[in-house]
Amino acid sequence: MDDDRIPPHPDPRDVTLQQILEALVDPVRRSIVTQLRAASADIKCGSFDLPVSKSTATHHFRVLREAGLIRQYYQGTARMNALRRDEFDAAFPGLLDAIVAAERVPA
Amino acid sequence: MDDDRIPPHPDPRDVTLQQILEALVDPVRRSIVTQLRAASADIKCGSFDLPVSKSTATHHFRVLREAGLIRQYYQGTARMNALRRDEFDAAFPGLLDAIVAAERVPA
DNA sequence: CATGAAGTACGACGGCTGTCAAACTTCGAT
DNA sequence: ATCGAAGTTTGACAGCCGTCGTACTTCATG
Repeated sequence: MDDDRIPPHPDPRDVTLQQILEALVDPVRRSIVTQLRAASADIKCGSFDLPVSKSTATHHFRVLREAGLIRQYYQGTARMNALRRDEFDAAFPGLLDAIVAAERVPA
Repeated sequence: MDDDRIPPHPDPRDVTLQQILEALVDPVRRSIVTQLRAASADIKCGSFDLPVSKSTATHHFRVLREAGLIRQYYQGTARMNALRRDEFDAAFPGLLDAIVAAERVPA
């Protein structure tokens, strides 16, 4: 079941607010979260619409994983990404909703 | 009424989420907001409990002011700070509450 | 097995930002 | 009028972080 190609995922309850804000302050990472929230299924790394190189994207996925925001797993050669919605909401009620809701285009 | 010693305050509705997250990602600035929320009255710059020099504190107050989070005004020589709670909540519902609530000491 | 696809790891580099000290300004009180 | 208290401004510096290219790894498939 465990795929040793993927480093361990932290429990969102062990993540600090500092770590979460540092993760979400980057627009590229917020875009990843937003795309995941809008999608009906998990998304593989290569299928995101991102304005950065592959290696930079890898970096962003790691930051989000270590902040307890996404879960990663392999499916063939594709690395899939899932938003850890419920677990995260339980640890930080309302935070994700408030941020995503605020991601509006300013008038 | 206007005190030209204080630069203009933006309308929170004109502030971007990016700007707000950049403001709140700094622990010193979050501490300022937390102290303001816990207080029953406005607080002058010099009365905050902050681990930085006076000039650095000035910098942090400006960032918070420009992010629409605090209002500053003079009272004698003291520069007072007020949390713009209602205005900010109207522009970004739930955001401040969720962040302050998450500022718990991890078990 | 050889080849290609999908990502990761590793430096390296540039810019931003938090920090401070020092000099300055403004106001109130003596 | 002077002096001190309260902050600001400016300039400098250090460290961090996002970025990229290149090399590497792992797997699936012909």
